[in-house]
Amino acid sequence: MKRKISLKDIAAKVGVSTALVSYVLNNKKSGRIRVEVAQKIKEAARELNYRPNQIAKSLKLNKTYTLGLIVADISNPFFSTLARIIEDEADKHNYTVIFGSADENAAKSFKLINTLMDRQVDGLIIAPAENAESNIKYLQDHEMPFVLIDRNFPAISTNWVCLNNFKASFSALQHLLDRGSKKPGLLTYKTSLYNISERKRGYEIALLENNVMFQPTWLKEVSFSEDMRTAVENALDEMLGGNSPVDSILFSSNILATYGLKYIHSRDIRIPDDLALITFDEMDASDLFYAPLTYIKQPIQDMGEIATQILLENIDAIKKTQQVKLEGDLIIRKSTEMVE
Amino acid sequence: MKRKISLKDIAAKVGVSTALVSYVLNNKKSGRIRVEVAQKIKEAARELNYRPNQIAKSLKLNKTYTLGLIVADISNPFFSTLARIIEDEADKHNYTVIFGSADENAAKSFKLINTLMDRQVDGLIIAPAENAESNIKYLQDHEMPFVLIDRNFPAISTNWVCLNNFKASFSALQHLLDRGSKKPGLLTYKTSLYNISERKRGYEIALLENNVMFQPTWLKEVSFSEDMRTAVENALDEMLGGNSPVDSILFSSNILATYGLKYIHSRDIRIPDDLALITFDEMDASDLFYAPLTYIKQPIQDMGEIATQILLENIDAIKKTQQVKLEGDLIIRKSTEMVE
DNA sequence: AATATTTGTTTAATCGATTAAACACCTAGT
DNA sequence: ACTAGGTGTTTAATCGATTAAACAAATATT
Repeated sequence: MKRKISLKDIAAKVGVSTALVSYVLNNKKSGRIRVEVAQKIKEAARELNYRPNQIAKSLKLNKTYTLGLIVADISNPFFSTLARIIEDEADKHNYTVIFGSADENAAKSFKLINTLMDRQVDGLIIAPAENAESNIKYLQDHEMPFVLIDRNFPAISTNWVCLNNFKASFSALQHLLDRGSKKPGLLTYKTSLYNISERKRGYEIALLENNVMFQPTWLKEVSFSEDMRTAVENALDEMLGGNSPVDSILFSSNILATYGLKYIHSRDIRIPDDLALITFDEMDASDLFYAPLTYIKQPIQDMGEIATQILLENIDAIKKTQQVKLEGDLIIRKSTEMVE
Repeated sequence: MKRKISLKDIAAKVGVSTALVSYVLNNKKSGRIRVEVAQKIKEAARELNYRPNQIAKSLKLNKTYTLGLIVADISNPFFSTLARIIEDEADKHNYTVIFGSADENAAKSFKLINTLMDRQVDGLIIAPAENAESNIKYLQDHEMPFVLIDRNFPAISTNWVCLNNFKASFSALQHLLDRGSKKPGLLTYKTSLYNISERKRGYEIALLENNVMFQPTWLKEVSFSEDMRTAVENALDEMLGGNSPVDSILFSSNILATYGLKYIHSRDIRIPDDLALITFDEMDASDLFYAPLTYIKQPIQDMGEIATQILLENIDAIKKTQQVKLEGDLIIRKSTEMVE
């Protein structure tokens, strides 16, 4: 790589010290610099096509204008959409984004946190993995500004921006029951992640409040580690088989829904006649499925923007922690149009 | 943010110079350092939980172990999948990735290139926008290592890793014709991007070689700037209307396919009976559409890995340019099972 | 015993910026 | 004429690392 133009080069060309060049190009000491010298310096900078070395600047100023983004998997549409929103919001404030995928793994997440902190990111936006409480503690110990997104830990006081998962899930269930489902199922993750457990709680409370006797086979949890596709298929087999098969399913994530829908499709189960469906998150497939899917729309734009804004506020000054719970929106479509 | 532990702190604690600490922690001068001192230094580093400041290291060594990734839109599944693959490959070599979305806009791309270069990235992986030749020139002038991905400029000699777009498109058309399509259409972008024009050429040559008289209404091009959804809908209306409506369509990208499919779905056109379909790129929807879609599978894993490897090779040493054309794979499914 | 070599460590320059403090030189006030 | 203040610029320290070169002390060589 070619050596880049530095302050020194400009200084040499004009015949002044680097200090003066720095002052001029940063508009400091504006009153005190001879106009013609300032002119010359600016001209030289333009001619040489000077671009400040941000690494040097970062070192001196102890500020990198870089945000770290840690999600489960950047190739998951939910997270890549979020990444795009965060990128745009960060760019508005002249920040760039470094990202990493932690694969729902707290150890990998910790490694990423360290990698990003070693690079002196000014702050972090994190969709934390299960059991990542110690990571959070670590960040707090180091007074590193950060915001949790999508998931939070209720026992730890941090900044976070999350969906009202309980309510979203509750509303979805209420809708299913209102539409005549007698045996609604929930396919979700086996995890202690709070957002996911809130989705489960929404399901359970909705059944309770509607006096529906819950059957264990209606609720299936698949874990992150195993072969997800097979796990989903087995779970669905159990939900749909036995002596009390479900007549509707709420999928707890876009990933689960994708695997689930493919399997349901292959098994020739009719939607919504044999089975009503609701998914968390919109997917391209939501529109393309023969029965357009009822889904819980997450306010992902707000989520990304607010998280970034909170983070930037916390970078600029110490703020009291902010916790934002956003409401989802149930978009009702064909997959829950049951005929009794 | 808390002040971080530096070499100085360790040096002070052990009572030696920072130079010695650096030598020990980097295993330099291994023969010459007293074992017990080395021991003490390592211990102190561990106790203090020392983590080297990568910014300082980068400045000194003129190397950041950072790659820049510029794509059209990180929220596009094609690019986010690519991003994930590149992330993993980069991580294997201890690099991290900064990304930016250029929205198919050469000016924005140029701005991003500069932002990333100011941050001293060691190299760039770029899916270039239309008319970005000057950007490429700029990179070459600055001897910045880079690899183009997904798209390239035939007139410029650069590293690139791309699909054999011509062949992929040609094969898709051949398949449609073999299956009895008499009036195959192509929905593509209005752009000079080489990869896209190659897809068009594949279409045209396939028709030619099969002695099919081409009708102008069969080929529609929508531009990036306008409202894509409406543009696609209008294009499809024209392709499917008039006095020579198409009986099959090849979609030139996942984005076009997504809009297109939604519209086709809404218009109740039966696939494959009324219309056969092939898409570039697999989508979740490919499986979930009532007629699973025949699609051109891009070797995206290879694409990401190879691009990253070429880039890393070029960062480590000056290499001669490498140009890799990968073959697509036509995955044949229900959407092209026409009955005559 | 005098010199050469090895061993173990420190000094100091450097990367490319920023910025407080120092320093000449000029002008104005008394 | 002498001092105080203002103007315009440079000097030098600093951020946190790396590393060539210097150096002192111990050991080996003749």
